[in-house]
Amino acid sequence: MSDLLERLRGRGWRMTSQRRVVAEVLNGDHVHLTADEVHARAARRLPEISRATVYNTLGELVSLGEVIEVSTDGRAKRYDPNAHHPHQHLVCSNCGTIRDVHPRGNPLADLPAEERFGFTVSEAEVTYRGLCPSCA
Amino acid sequence: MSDLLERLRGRGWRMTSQRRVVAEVLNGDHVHLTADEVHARAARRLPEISRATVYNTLGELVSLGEVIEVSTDGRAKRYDPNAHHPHQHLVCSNCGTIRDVHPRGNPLADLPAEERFGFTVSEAEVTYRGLCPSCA
DNA sequence: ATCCTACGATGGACAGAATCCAAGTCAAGA
DNA sequence: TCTTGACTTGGATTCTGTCCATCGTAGGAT
Ligand SMILES: [Mn+2]
Ligand SMILES: [Mn+2]
Ligand SMILES: [Zn+2]
Ligand SMILES: [Zn+2]
Repeated sequence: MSDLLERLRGRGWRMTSQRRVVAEVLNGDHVHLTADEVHARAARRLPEISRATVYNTLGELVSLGEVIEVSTDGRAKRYDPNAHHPHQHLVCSNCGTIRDVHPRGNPLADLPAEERFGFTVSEAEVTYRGLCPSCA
Repeated sequence: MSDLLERLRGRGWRMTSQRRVVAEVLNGDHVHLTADEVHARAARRLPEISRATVYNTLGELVSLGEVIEVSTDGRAKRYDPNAHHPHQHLVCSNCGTIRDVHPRGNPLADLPAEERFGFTVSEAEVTYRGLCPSCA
């Protein structure tokens, strides 16, 4: 995720150890951490980092379009660094595991004009639910 | 929604004025109220009803499959009495208005087997977002 | 290398949503 | 009418997230 750090620098971000650590924590595939999980992992490398800073940094990353906010349950939002490849989510109803999935076709196309009620529809977010192999 | 009251009686529910009022508030089309909104409306008819009872009753209705929990934003969950006709939701990104919509086809069918990672997928929840006519 | 300062970090207070709990109440069967 | 366990209540508690005054520092200016 050093591309991310480069891009952020290019956007005029002041590079601090806190921001660097948050960006490092959000690295990998199928990463969907809550703010508190990000904070816990960041604190392993930088013990004094505050929750407020983690929330601030995550909020900025979302504004910049580098991270996506995902709320699959009614609980804490999750932060998803896979922001540049559109995808949907498959969630285990039992243990909460989340996987990125790529349904076929464009979900938007399935909503007929007469079901749009005059809205300008721009996005469709799909959450598939079921039991993961370990929970089945 | 007196069918609902009948069904609940049939399920062995003790019928209290609080439960009756909550069920009455959840009556109509495109109803997607938060627990606090339900409480406020219930309290107009039954001033001393408590928030705890509203939460309890809504939780029971959800367990019984009579009401669906919807969380379209990261805020309060909304409670949807339209539980017996499968549908999806169209949400205004600006004002939050919610409409029931019926996309064509079965959303589940768009997820190929090789994108299911061994999950037993049972449900697909779609949230369409855009601007409503008043906000556009 | 040092100085400046605006931007960022901090922790604690605060707010919103939801759950928990001990004590009191009452629906409905006996 | 009596009895009892299910239901209700208000307040405390938890969880998630935001706000704010103050302090610290990244990085440009000198
Ligand atoms: Mn994802
Ligand atoms: Mn609905
Ligand atoms: Zn699972
Ligand atoms: Zn609107």
